[in-house]
Amino acid sequence: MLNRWWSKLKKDKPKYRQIIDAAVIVIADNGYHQAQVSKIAKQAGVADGTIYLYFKNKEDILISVFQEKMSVFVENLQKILKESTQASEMLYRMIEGHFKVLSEDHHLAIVTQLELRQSNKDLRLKINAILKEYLDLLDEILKKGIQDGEFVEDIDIRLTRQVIFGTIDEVSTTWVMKEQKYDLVAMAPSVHQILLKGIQRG
Amino acid sequence: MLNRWWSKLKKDKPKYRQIIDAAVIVIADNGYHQAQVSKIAKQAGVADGTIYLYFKNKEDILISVFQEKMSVFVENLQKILKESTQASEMLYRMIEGHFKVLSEDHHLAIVTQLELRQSNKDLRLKINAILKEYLDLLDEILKKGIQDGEFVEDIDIRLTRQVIFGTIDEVSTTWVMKEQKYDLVAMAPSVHQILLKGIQRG
Amino acid sequence: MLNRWWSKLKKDKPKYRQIIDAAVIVIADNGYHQAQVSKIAKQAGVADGTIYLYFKNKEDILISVFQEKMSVFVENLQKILKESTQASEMLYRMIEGHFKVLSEDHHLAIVTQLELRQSNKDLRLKINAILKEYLDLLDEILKKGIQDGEFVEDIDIRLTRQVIFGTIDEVSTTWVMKEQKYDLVAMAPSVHQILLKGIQRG
Amino acid sequence: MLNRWWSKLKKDKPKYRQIIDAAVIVIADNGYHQAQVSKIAKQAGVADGTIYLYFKNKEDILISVFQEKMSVFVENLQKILKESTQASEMLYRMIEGHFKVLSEDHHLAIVTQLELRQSNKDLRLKINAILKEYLDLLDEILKKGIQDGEFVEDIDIRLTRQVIFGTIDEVSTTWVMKEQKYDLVAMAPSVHQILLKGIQRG
DNA sequence: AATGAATGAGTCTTCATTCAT
DNA sequence: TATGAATGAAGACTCATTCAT
Repeated sequence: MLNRWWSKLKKDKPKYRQIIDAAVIVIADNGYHQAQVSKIAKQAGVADGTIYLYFKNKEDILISVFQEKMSVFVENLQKILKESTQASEMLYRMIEGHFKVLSEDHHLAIVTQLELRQSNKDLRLKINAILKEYLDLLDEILKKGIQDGEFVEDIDIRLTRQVIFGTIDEVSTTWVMKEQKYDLVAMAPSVHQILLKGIQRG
Repeated sequence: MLNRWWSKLKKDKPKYRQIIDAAVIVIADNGYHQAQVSKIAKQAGVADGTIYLYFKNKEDILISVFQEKMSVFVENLQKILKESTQASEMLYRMIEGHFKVLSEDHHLAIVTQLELRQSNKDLRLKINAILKEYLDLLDEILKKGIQDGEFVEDIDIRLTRQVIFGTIDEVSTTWVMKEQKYDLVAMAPSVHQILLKGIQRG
Repeated sequence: MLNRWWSKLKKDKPKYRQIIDAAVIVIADNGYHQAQVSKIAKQAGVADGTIYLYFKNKEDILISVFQEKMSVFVENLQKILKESTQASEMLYRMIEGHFKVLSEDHHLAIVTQLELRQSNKDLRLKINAILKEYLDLLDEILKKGIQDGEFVEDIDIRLTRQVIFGTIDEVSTTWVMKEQKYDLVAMAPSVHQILLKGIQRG
Repeated sequence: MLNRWWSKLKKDKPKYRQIIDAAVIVIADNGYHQAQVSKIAKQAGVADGTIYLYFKNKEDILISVFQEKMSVFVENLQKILKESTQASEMLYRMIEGHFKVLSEDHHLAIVTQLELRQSNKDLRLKINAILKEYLDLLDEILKKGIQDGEFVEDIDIRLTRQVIFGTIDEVSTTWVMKEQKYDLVAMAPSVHQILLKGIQRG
């Protein structure tokens, strides 16, 4: 029986999410290096020791934060792939969706664009592994575009993926560093236009 | 008298550069968080205390590292602007030049693309300020392209700059994380082509 | 009514012994400092909290372990005193019996000779109090030996007891530290001979 | 040049001994498990961090304490072996010397007989390695006694060593646990007599 | 200018014990 | 009785910076 209305998985217990959410807020407010476990515990309303009933160590909290939040981007993109028919439209909705998620959660934006990058190489490698799922979906869009004749045939998928992701990431980071003072989502059409022109046929 | 054959500027004393170079090596070899002041001093062949005769504190070393090394990119780009006549050519040579500098100094590549990003927000803000000079030159290329009719008129310069820099940065970082196993400079034409198509006229 | 076929004494309930036995195994396998209450509970097949229904605290478990296991040595020695007629024979059988008990229960040997000694001064004082019963029986052997003219009159009983117990203990500990690789019981005759010569008449 | 009037060895710097001596006092007064590094530093009159300029970690302090103090016993015994001609006399002076050292330094007595035994198995193994030097000298006494015809030929040296050391150790520990209320050195003749009778000829 | 010994603030993690169910 | 999730106190160690020489 795989689907039960109750669960013993740590991830499904309320305190798991409570701690994840607290971590996002504490990191966003205090910065990565000032996000002590005790601060996260306090924000989550639990004792320090309770953290360790749900996470192996501090790094595990941070990876889980990224994992949980990244899944929002991934699920978003999966939905887009199902609902759209054209690769160019998928690309547009991916950019727009990405910007929307960040715009709607300022704490999350700070954490993913600025703070989590201060982690050490080990953690960043793990984060990259999580990111891969998202990039794989982007690859699918590109493949479909080529197959359907929307995009030029001779583009290097790996490189194009880097151009698109690099652009989205840089635009997002700049927006966060400018303290989110302008409308990020409003930039989606322009970003899409530049990127699309770079790869589309004719 | 701006040019004197001797100087009392700290920057011109041999130990200043000795320490900067030591810092790059130590950070590349050990990672940002394992680059202790004492390690840098040892690598530079000076006493720990001597560091503080040339730098205010550890952050000051790191900013100076970025400043000194970034100037290579800036000078490179300034030369390109002088030697080229067409914006699209300038863009190509900027990309190629950027990749070349990183390819020729593996230590520098690791430090700028991976390790220095682990610094805290304050340091990153200062790094961004230094970066501005480079981005300003990129803006000049874009303005010239529009003026000369090479690039479409309605592009948002700030946004386009982010697309271009984001792409260069992402491609560079991916190359470093793949342990520099392939030829980065060889990717310049493809990167240029995609970016150019996104902004050029007709 | 001292003997009832049922009992409300904690010591007589099955879980009491279950926990004691679990503690010996956990301490022997993991070492004193790695013998957490939760590990003992798991080994005993009860919940952590249940431990505290049978023992006041962790120290109480450890004292009880020693008490329960020490009683084997004491009962053994009491039997010997009843069955033997000569003090020198009693001494021999005491040494042999002591070695036998340790040889037959490797877990117990590790716990009493190595692990329990890592306890703090308070616990060791309590352990010494328990040990007293055993040492009192040894005193009786010595007194009888003097009375019967087997042992020299002018020996200091307290000191002699320390010599005998110190020897048995050191030989046992060395054997455990050498990972019980040789036959401890086989050493009884030699140990007895040396000790006996030190105190016997003529 | 092996002998210089000055030295760069850590062991010869005044703070090394300062910390060792502080550790003995703190452990004796507070017990092994309450001997925090910060307490030792305070007692030694140095900063916490200074400890780590002279010792690798806390365990290293404790091993060094034992090493430095054990050397008193060893040097003592080496002197005895040189000055004495008869094995039985050597044995007497060894026992007496051992008791004297403990009697003259109450802190040391508590630390070696009680507190240091609470260390974990790893540390105890290292302590045993240090102890070996002392036991090797004891072996030499026994060998000489057999060779000279003072001791019976058929004794097992390893076992006899355990009897002698076990006795000295137990007598010392009992004295410490009785809070050193009686004269330990005064017990040397009786201890010597019992042990000697156990191994001497005729 | 140069040295390098000394400083001391700051934090993650474990685990015995409790108590609501 | 029995459970086990939650608690929270406590401590070794690092490293940027100073300052007497």
